[in-house]
Amino acid sequence: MRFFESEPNFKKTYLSFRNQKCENNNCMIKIEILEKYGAFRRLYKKSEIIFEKDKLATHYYQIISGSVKMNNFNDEGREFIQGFFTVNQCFGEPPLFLERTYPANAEAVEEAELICVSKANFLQLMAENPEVSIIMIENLAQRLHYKSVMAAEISTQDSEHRLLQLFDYSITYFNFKKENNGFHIDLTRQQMGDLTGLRVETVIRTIKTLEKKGELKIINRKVYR
Amino acid sequence: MRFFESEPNFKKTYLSFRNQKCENNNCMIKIEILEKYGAFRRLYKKSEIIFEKDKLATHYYQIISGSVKMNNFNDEGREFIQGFFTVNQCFGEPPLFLERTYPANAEAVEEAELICVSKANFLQLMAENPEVSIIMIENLAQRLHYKSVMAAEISTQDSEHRLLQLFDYSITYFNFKKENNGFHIDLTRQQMGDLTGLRVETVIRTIKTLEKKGELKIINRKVYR
DNA sequence: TCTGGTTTATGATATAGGTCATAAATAAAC
DNA sequence: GTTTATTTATGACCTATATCATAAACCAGA
Repeated sequence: MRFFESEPNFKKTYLSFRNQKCENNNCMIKIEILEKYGAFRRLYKKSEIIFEKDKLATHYYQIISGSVKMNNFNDEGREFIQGFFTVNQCFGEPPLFLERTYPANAEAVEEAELICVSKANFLQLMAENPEVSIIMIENLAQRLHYKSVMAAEISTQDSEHRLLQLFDYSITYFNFKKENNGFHIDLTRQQMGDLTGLRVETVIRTIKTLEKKGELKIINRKVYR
Repeated sequence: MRFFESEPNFKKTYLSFRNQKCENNNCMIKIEILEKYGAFRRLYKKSEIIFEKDKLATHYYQIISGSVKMNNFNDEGREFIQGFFTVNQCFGEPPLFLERTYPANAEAVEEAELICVSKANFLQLMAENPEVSIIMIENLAQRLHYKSVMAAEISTQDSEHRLLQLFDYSITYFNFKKENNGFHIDLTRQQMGDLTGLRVETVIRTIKTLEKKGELKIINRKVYR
């Protein structure tokens, strides 16, 4: 699994990521606050399931270390990745607020430590800490924005657009590093496909076309934009 | 334009809709509060643009009467409908919280009266009225949930699934009325296509197949599920 | 009741992306 | 260093949906 963990100076990269995110007011909830409301930590192994689609939401989850993806599988077993989440981000809250079931599964991409708060405690936390609401609103707004942008692209049926949109959004959202050749899109071809609803082969062929058109660079199999 | 306005006892339907929504804690902001923060009303004609994609967000918008859709157009002029919004709902807030531009346009589906609050005033309102935050969170969570469900479907490339998912989600989200033959999906074939990223012809053919399979009924051109 | 516009409908054909098979290059595990 | 698994890659072929053309049914307004 690539994504973040293979990054050599991951910690350093991450810190600048957090700072940028904080400037954008997109932080998670402070650990100290969570601990006041009975938070507990749990370690998930790589590929371990955190929660499953169609189950009721029981906890609030925030990432201490590692990374997580939310995904769906259709009848033929084909995966669709709703999104990746990494250190300090939270995921899976909407059903907590809606008394609804999860629209997707959550799975550890690599070993991940999560801090969890029970639903009841979490709702109490929200009620008693108005400043947390603002953080939550910005967080949800951010994710809704991503979904809106991608929904319009995915619907178009045009593989080039889908991928370029994913890349451009990923650059800011996942904070990929700027290198000499441009931003390094640190996703496997398979992940690109699962995020856009395209097959691996189509991704491979499309990014080659995009390279010919000068929209991106492929150096040593790595994609730069 | 069909959607809501053609409904004979629209007002009555709407009221039950509101009540249900309120039980689900999915209300908008009270008019009285908005008026404390310099809200003004404005009438939009049918098809009039409320805001445009890629523009900065300047106001909070909430619907007094009528209905609104958010949409995108791709390079070939093909429309994708992000969603419909109707009385008492708000739309277009995410960019207000993110200092970001709109991911889509907003357009009046039918004549609509909106109540608007400037961005600065709105942020002040949010800061001074913590109870409004909860409403906003539930509202955003709801929309994020819809997008997650539809994203997974749209990505599958399977027209039958896409449409059934839209119908089932619409039944609860738009609160379509239950009649003798089932829930009446009060959308035109074109709207179904624009919401799922399919072409009209494909929608027409697919729902006929679904009828044969017993997944829905088509009576007098109307779709029931 | 006529008229123009929208919505629904159907057939013929094209094509983008999927599917399947196969393999080289690379990375991970032992 | 060797083995195994993953990732990238390419070709041949297929299929679902788009596209284009055409028209009937319906509705709204004059």
